[in-house]
Amino acid sequence: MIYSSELLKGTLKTIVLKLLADNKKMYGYEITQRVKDLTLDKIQITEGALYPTLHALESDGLVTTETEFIGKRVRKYYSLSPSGKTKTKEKVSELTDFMETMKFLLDIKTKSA
Amino acid sequence: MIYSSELLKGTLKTIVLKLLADNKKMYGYEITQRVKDLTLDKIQITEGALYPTLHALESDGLVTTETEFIGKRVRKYYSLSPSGKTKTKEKVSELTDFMETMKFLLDIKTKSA
DNA sequence: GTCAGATACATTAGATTCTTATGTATCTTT
DNA sequence: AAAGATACATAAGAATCTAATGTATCTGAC
Repeated sequence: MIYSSELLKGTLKTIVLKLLADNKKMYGYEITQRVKDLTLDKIQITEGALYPTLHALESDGLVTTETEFIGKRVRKYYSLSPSGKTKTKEKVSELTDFMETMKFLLDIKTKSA
Repeated sequence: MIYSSELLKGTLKTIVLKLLADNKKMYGYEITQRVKDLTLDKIQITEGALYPTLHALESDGLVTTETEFIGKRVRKYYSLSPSGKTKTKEKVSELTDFMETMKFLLDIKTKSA
């Protein structure tokens, strides 16, 4: 099953930040593949969604970049800045909390008055 | 804590469908208050988001409506249609599955190669 | 050696889905 | 009588994604 696309909305930034927190530095394409692998193809981050998100994180000062050449091809690595690390903790705990709330909502069976 | 608004995106339709599945029939304002109560004010559904969603569910044939008068004020009740009940199960299980996947992603600590 | 598919960056038009603001009207409580 | 709650609705704008497109390089199979 591939999730209907609207579910990803609002979680992409958090996913990217969390991956960077766990892996020190990653490049864009690597992020798409890592998420694809970790989720058994259930979540596919498209490049059209990812690159603008990475650029936004950069312009917000949450990540820093360094460019590396692999042969003639460029590879752009992203790392968390100090404020990015703080932000990551906030976003991850907010999303975790949100999911607990949602799980509660979706488990209710009775008509509470 | 009130969740940052983007988290709700993609989940509103599922929340509404699930509430209707549990409560047979509900009206719009009631839905906003129920969600507010059940989530201890963490999730606030705005009317600008809710009413268009309800109208979309109706035009997709997932819900039916009946109008009732409370004094001179109109109240519009929504109920799941048969296809709405099927859709609700799909959406709830999809969202549950998605949250499991997200929880897994957010729990990873190691650099898996 | 060439061709397909993978790697790797990026942008853009359009769709979707929300927020914020606004509008109308009635009911309730102080 | 006024404020706040109840109850519907729409619309402009923001945010965030998809799908399409573009460029270029590398790798493996044939």
